[in-house]
This record gives sequence, C-alpha cells and structure tokens, in this order.
Amino acid sequence: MVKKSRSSQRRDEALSRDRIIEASIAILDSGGEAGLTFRALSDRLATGPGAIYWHVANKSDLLTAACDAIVDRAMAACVVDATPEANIRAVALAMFDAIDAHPWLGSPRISAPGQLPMVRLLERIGQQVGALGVPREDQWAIVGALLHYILGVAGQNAANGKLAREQGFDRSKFLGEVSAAWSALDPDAYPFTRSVAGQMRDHDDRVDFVAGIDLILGGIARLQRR
Amino acid sequence: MVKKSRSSQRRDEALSRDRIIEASIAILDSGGEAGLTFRALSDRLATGPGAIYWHVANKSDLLTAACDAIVDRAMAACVVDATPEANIRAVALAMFDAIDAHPWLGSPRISAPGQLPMVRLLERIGQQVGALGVPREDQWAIVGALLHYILGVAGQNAANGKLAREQGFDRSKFLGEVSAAWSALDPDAYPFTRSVAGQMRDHDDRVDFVAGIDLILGGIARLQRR
DNA sequence: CAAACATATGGAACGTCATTCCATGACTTG
DNA sequence: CAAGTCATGGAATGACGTTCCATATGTTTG
Repeated sequence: MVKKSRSSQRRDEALSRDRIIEASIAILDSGGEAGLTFRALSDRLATGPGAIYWHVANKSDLLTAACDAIVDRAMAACVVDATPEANIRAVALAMFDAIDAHPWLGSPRISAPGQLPMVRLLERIGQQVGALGVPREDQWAIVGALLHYILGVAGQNAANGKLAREQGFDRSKFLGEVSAAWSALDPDAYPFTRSVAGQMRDHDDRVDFVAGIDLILGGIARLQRR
Repeated sequence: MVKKSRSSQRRDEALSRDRIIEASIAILDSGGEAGLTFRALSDRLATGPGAIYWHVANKSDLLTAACDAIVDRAMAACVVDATPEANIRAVALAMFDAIDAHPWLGSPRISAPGQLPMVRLLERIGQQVGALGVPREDQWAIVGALLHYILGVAGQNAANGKLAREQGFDRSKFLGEVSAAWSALDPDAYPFTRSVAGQMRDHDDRVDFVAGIDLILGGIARLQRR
C-alpha cells in the first residue's frame, strides 16, 4: 500500500493506445456510435479525458483505429487457399460477419479512402481478382464494384442498427414494423415495395449478401467469356 | 413601415417546412453535414432555433427530409421509357449525379430503411427489375444488390467529400495525396494497392460506377440464361 | 546521488451543439 | 371584441469534443 499517496500517475495497468481501442470497441458494441464519448471512455478506463488525448489524436482517429482493429482481425482470420471465386466469397463473408457483429463499422469511418481499413480490404480483394485472371485494366473497376457493394451493405446494417436502437426495438420487431409500413403503401405508386414487404420481414441478410456477391462474380465470368 | 413594431411574429415570408428544407439543402451543399447546425439555419432564415422546431421534429428528421427532397427530384427527372436494362442504368446514373452534386446524401440518413428516400429508390429499381423478367422469388436479392451497390458508392462519395473538406483539399489534390500514399506502401504486403495507385488518381468515378452496374446487370443476364 | 528533462496523467474549463421552455404576439373563430 | 389556437424567437439546459495546466513518475545527464 505504499503506492499512490496522491491520486494519479503511472496507473496499475498503464493506459495505452491498444487498451483505449479495446475499451472503445466494447463501448461501441454495447452503445453504438452515439455511445462512444470521451466521458464514457474516461469512466471505463478510470481516468480523465485529457489522458486519453495523449494516446489518440481525436475522436475521428479513435473511430478509424477501432474500425481498423476489427477489419484487421477479420482479414487475418479468413484463410484464402481455394479458388479465387471462393476466396472472394470468403473475404466478403468475413467482412459481412464482422459488420454483423459490430454494426458501427458501417459508419463513414471505414470508407475513409487511403486509410488503413479500406486499404486492407482493397488489397485482399484486389489480389483475388488478380488471381481470377482479369485483365489488368479491368481490375480497378471490378474491385471497386465489389468494395462498394460490401461497404453499401455495411452502411445499411449500420443504419438499421442505429434506427432500431433509437426506437428501442429488437431486430425482428423492427423488421416487422418496416414490413407493415410497406404493406400499407399506396398500391398504385408502390406496387413493387408492397410485393416484397413480406420478404423484408423474413429474409436472411447473410444469404442475400452472398447472392449479391455471386451476381457480381457472375458478371465477371460473363465478361471473361467474350 | 407600420409593420413589426416589436420584433417577431408573422414574418414577411412565412416559415414553412419547405423553406426550412430548402435552406438546409443550401447549407449542406456549401458546408457539408457538419455545417448544418440549427444556429446556421436560424441565421439564414432570420429566426430562432425554437421556431424551426415548430416545423421539424429534430435534426435527424431534417436530414432525412433533405435527402428525400433530392432523391425525389432525381427520380422525377429521370425518364424510364427504354429497355429495362437501360432504365436501370438511367435510374442508377440519376442517383449517381444527385450524389455527386450533394455528397452529404451518403450520410446514413439516406439508408434509413422504411424511410421515404430508400423506398423511392427501391420502388423505382424494383419495377425495372420486374420488367426484366426476373422470377419473383429472385427479385428481392437482385434489387438489394443494386441498392447496396448504389448506396455504397454514395457512402464512399460522402466519405471522400468529408475527408477532403476536413483537410481543405480540392478533389484532384486529394486524389493525388491518396495515390501518393498508396504508392509508398510496402510492395510485399500491398502489391495490388500499389499497382492501382495510378488509376486511383486518374479514374473517372462516373465511368467506374456504370461499369459496376453493368457487372451486376451481366450477372442477372447470366442467371436468366440457365 | 541530484538535478534536468521527457513522458504521462487527470481534473477543470471553454465553446459549440441539439434541444426544451416560455413569454409573447398575431391570426381565426364565435 | 373576447377567447383560443397557431407561430415565433430568445433564453436556458445539459452533453459533447477538445484544450490547458498543474502535477507526478521514469529516465537521462553531470
């Protein structure tokens, strides 16, 4: 009991960028993007806001770092030793599962170009598209399409999660609400939306996600046959 | 000069939801999402924050309404009287151009499910996919893929615009910076990213966007041939 | 071993934001 | 013209990101 006569300084377990990012991820998972505040972070880490700023430039930096930590793990955990098509599917699904587990990934942060999270994904997909035998000049557009699609799903998931949280609904109740609202639309102006209202309630996000990836892969295969 | 002895009440040009939304769009266009504050809006409309809340529920409502106004105009301006494929391309391009003109559209607001902006787009694309002769049970997944892709591009554009604004760069200087950063990456870890650094600088967003749409359309055509 | 310096820490303070509250005034209805 | 509703806008509130600073610990130097 000789330590800490005053209050602060050289804590039992030192503050570090990694510990701050871990704590941020935990807060983001439980409270969404809105839940992550420097005050909540201070409390959880038993320190003051000032101390956090020693390790992290600002909130934007913190969010990007949290996204990057998740993307990095997802990419590391996903083995790619099959056909290029299967590998692309595996990488995309790894991202989908990461997004599903951490909906806040869909925040604009992950899309920040030139930043680590995006680049990790770009590289991983780019390598597989290269392995597919796509001509060099077509690779950019194809990788871009895959990337945009994946990030679009991420954004959608984030929006869903945010709205559901705001309204205090769980996922199934939320989907039910949307489905009901769609069913009540004007039949003349919104025939299609009404016709898919049921599928909105019952669909499986993950299955639909792979279907989209396969659609793009099919488009690539079609290009190559010419 | 008989009017307005005091200060307020029944302004020359009455406040209205539409006028508020128009002003919001103007502010968003010039200052991005961060620029839209109730203070800025009050100033522009020569009123106080309280008056705005009489017409608008909160900021989220305001952003959704602004997105919806743009999406509505874009959908209305886009004629669809050609083949379904051409129509899908036209709708997608109309959205691309709207996003390009108003990068803040990429904000999570537009993705809010069940809300008007999304539904308008869903309906428009869904009708064309139906006209394409896609079996009813496949329509949902295909429309979802197109939607996710388009919204992914929107999010990317928003992220680009935001980052460029934060750093005070214009678009070309910004792309140059990213391209340079990518060229400086470790050749062993990031071969693909390095190889496309040049294309990153010189590419045409709009051309790449249609290429992605065509890829998905190709995937659909491939499905149907079976 | 003692200064001197860089490294961390955390509480207090600042300015800005979305939002709420309320006193007030102007139209509308009877 | 009185009563009631619709609008208005300024002031107050509380939370947030961020900055500042007094302070304490390690580490290097003489």
